[in-house]
Amino acid sequence: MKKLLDEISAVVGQAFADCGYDSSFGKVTVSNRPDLCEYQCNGAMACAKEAHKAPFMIADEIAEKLNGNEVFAKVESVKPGFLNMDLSEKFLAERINLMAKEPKFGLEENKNPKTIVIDYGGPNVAKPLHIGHLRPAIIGESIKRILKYTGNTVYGDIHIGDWGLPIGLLITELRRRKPDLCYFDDAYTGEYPSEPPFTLSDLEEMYPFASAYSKEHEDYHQEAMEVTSKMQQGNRAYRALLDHILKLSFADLKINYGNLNVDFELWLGESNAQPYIPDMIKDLEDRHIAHESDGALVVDVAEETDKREMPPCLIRKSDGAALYATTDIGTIMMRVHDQNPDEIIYVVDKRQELHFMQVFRVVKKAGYVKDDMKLVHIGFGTMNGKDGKPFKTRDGGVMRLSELLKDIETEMYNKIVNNHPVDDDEEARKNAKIVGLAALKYGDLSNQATKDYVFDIDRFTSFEGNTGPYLLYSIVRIKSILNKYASSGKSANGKVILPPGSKAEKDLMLALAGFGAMIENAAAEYAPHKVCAYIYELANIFNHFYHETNIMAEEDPDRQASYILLLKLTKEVLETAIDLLGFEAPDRM
RNA sequence: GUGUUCGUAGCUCAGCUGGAUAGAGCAACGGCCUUCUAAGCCGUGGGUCGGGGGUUCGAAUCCCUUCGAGCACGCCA
Repeated sequence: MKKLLDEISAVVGQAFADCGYDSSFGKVTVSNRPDLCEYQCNGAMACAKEAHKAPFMIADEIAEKLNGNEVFAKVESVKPGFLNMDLSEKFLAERINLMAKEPKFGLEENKNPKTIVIDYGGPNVAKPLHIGHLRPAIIGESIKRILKYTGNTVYGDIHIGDWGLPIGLLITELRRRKPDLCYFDDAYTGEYPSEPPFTLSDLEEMYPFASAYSKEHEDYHQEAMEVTSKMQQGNRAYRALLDHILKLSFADLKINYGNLNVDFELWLGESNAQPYIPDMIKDLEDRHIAHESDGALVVDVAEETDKREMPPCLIRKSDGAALYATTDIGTIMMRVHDQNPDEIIYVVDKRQELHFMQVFRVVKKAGYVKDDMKLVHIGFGTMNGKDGKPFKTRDGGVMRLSELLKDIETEMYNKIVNNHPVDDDEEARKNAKIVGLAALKYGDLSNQATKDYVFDIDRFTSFEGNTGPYLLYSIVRIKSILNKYASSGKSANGKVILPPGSKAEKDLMLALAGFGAMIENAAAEYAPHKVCAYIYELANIFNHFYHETNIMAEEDPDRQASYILLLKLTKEVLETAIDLLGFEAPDRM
C-alpha cells in the first residue's frame, strides 16, 4: 500500500503536469499550520522561477484543477503561493479501513531489503552490567526492531569483551585460591571437566578483588598479563577456563538483558574475531598498507579532504600485542564471512567516533569490505544526572544496572499504590515492573540518541506529560473500552470504519494514516525518538477524541462498531510502536 | 592547540533535507468528574531560537564569524 503522502502527492503532481509544469512540484507534506489545513504543497513557489510566473497564479491554477477531486474536501490557494488541502472524509475512511486490514498497517514493502549487523552490547565477562551499558542496549534494541520491522534481515550482536586482561586476572586469582585444580597442572593431558570449578557469584567477587590486588602488586599484575597472553595464544587449560567463564557470563547476561527486554541474535565476542587477525596483519604488511612507526604497526588513514588531523590507526603495539582497532577490524572480517552484511551499525558511545572512523577507513582501504558496504557509527551521548554531570551513584560510583532497575520499580510501585487504592498487590508489583521499564526506556529514547540527556527518575516515572507511563495509560484506556464492548455481547465483525463525524475523529484517522511515513523515516534515520514523538502525538489525539466521544453510549450500532474498529486500530498501532521501542503495556493500571 | 558536537520558554526537550503566527511537557495560574480509568481533558501567561554578518522572495534551519559548554585527539578498551 502506497504511503498516504505519496498517493496525494501523485494526485497533486498530476495537476501540475496537466497545467504544463513538472509533476515533482506536487510534493505534499503534512501541514505546519493545522489551523489552516491538513496538508500543504509549496511547489508553486518553487516552480515560479522557472515558469516565469507569479507563484500565486500557479497555485490558483492547480487549486482550480483539483477542485472537485474526490481525494480532497478542500483545495485552496493562499497568499504567496501555498496550496492548502483537506482530505475528503470518504477517501480517508477508505484508507483507514484498508490500513486496518493489511499486515503492518499497509507499510510499503521494502524494495531493497538489506542484511544488517548491529553491534550494541559491549559488556565484559564476569562484570555485572552497569549504567554505561544502558543506552546502547536500549537504543540498539529499538533500532534493531525498527530495521527488522521495515523489512531488513538484522542480526544484533552483543560483542562481549572476552579477550583482555580481565580474563587473565580471573584465572590468576583462581590459581591463587585453588592451585591444585587440573587446569594448573602442566602435566595434565586429560579432558577438562565440563562443569566449571566456580560459580558466577565467585567470579563477580573475584574480579574486583583481583583487579584491585593487581594494582598494588606488580608481580601479580605481571602474572595476569602473562596468563592473558598465553590464553590468547591458545593455551588449552586457559581456553577451557575461558569457556567456563563465558558460559556462566552468557547465562547471567541473558537474564539481565532479558530484564531490559533486550536480546541478541549473535552472542559473540572479541575472542571470536581472533582467528582472522594473524592473516589480516600479515596481509596488511605484505601489501604495504600498514607500516612501522615508532615500533608499532600502523595504517595511514588520512585523506586529502580531511579537515581534521587524522592520526594513523594502530594495528599492533610495539610489544607485539593487538589493540582495540585490531579486534574490531577482525570482527568486521568475521561478519563479512559469516553474515555478509550490506551494513554494519555500531551503537557505541560518541566519544569513540575517531576510533570508528579509523577502523572504517582501514577496512575500506584494504578492501576487506565491499565498496558500497555501509558502516555506521551511531554515537550516543552521555546520560547525565540532574546536575548535568555524568550519572553516578550517591557516593560517586558506577551504578549497577540491576540496582537502577530496582530503584525505578520501587518508585513506580510507590506511585501506583499512592495514586489509587490497590486491590491486587501482586498485579501492582507486576505493573510496576512493566511501567517502570517503559518509563526508563521512553525517557531515554524520546531524546535524540546522539545528544547527552538528563536522567531524571521523577520525571520519567511521572504519569503526566510526555512519558512512558502516560502512553501506557492511554493504551490501557483503549483496552478497557474494547473489553467493555466485547463483554456487552456486541461485535464489530463485518462492520467498517465510517467516514469521520467529528474533527476529533478525523484528526485521529489522519494521525493513524501517518504511521507508514513515520516508520520509514525513523528507519532511514535510525531515530527511535521519531517513533516516540509520533506515539505521543497519537496518544494525545486519541485522548482528545476519547474525551469528546462517549463510545459505549453511542446508540447507532454501525457508528459504535466504527468507533470500536478505529480504537482497535489505534491500539494496534500504539502497541506496535511501543514494541519497536522495546516495551509493552499492561492490561490494567 | 587542532578537530568535533551542541547552545531554542524558569527546567527538560522537539522542530534543523529553508516556507505561513517557533512547538510539547514540567513548573505557575484558571476551568471540567451522578456518564467508557480525572494516571485524563480544556484554557491563560511565558521566546530578540547565544551574539553579529551573509545567501534567499522567505532562515531556528544553509554559509562565515564570534562568545560559551561538552567531547576526542598513537601504543587502554
